[in-house]
Amino acid sequence: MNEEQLKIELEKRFGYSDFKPGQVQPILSILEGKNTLATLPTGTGKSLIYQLSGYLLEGIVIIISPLLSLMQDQVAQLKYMGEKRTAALNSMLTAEEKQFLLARVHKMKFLFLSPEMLQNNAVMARLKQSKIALFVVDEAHCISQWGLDFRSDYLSLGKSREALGNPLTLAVTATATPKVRQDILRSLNLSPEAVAVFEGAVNRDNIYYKTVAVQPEDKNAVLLDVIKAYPTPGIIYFSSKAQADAVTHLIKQKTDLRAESYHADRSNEDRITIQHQFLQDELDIICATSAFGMGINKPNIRFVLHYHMPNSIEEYVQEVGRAGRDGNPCIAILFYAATDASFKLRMLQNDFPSEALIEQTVSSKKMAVEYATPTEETLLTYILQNNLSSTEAKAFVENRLNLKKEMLFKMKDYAETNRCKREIIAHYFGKEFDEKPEFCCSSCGDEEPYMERFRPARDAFSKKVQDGWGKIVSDLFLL
DNA sequence: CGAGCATCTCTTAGGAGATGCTCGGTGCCCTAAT
Repeated sequence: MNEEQLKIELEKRFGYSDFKPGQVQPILSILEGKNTLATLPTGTGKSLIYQLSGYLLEGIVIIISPLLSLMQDQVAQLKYMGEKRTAALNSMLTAEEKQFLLARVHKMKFLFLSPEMLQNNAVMARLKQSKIALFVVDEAHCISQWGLDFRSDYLSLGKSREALGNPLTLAVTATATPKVRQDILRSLNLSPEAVAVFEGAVNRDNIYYKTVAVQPEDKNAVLLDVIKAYPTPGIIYFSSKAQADAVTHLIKQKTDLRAESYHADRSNEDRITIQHQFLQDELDIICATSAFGMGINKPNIRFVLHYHMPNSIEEYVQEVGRAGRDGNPCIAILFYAATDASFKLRMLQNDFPSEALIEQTVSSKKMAVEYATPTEETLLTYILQNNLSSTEAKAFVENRLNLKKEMLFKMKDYAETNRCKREIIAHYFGKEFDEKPEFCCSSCGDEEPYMERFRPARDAFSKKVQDGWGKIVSDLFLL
């Protein structure tokens, strides 16, 4: 199959006349039977890659997805397009529903599962009987980001894949450093030579990167100035749920902006409502923890502000990348206080098991559960499962901690540097950096001229809020 | 790699100084017994 024929299929199945950049090559690669890793910016239609390929291959497409809400969205989207042979197999189903679904797996075309579900014997037994066209790992960076200290079942994907007879595999994610790509391939038991890798661009020309040094006690005041000056909608990221709530309250008190907080303590209903309102432009600002954002595709986000710095540059880039999907100017603002970095470093070290605990665990061959942090628990479980010796275990933990520290230090460097922010990001992702946009970052030049470009967007948005003209007005002004 | 607050200690009644505690975020999965 060549590109022209693919276009015909695209038109036929989805009604699109052409592909978005970066979609064709991974599809062709899959259809040639090659395991494929594709890193594409979000919003470029990653799901179309497995959907179209899936239709052109015989058998069922299994999609490993990190979040229940993402599965729901994807199933809804497929059903909306008229595809009935799709379902999500997860804990939202009753036991009976699960059995019913499992019994007719062979009639499915697209089946969504969490990595945890693959640990279920009944599920695996059923999948083994099915002809698997394609094994897809969506948001594959979760393997690297969560596998070792949060959701360890992400590390077992390779074993599950093997148990399923090493089906043709596609891993997709928005951002992956060389290290993350390596983690993904290793976890999936894919040797680098046997995988076709496609990388999209990391650089986002329409984002202006800005860092502001702010003492913790001044953050709120500076924040209020910032959100009054910049056009909305925007996201403010926090590393504390309580602070996200507190600042939401402050914004409501001190401004006319419509704000809500979003984090794991909010009920499912609230989270759905808030996300929906934000997508519909019924909220100006979301104050969120890292719980917010995966799978969100809102084109007109004008700023992403970090009240605390994240743990790594990849997290930062992922969160900041949610701004300006429409291609219009937007800004990423990072509040930085040296104490934020030291605090995060200390927490990181606290999370990891001590040498004594490692030795105790290895020699007793069982977990000392009472005092374990989630990270300790995950790491120690891994050590026990893989039967590491005390020396190996200590080296393993130290290595992992050092990696995390290093990521944090690089984030700190990014925050503190006077060098070009864009360049640092590019290099971090292993990219050459060639062309600087006119308005680059706070190290390269003043934002004031860039702000001029914001003004139409801001005026359009406030107009829209005032007289409820909706999209027409804002679209006109954004052109 | 700090900072703010609460409690403790000493020694004798109001307070100084020391010590301890606390400060973080991501999500799957239905295991049990009335």
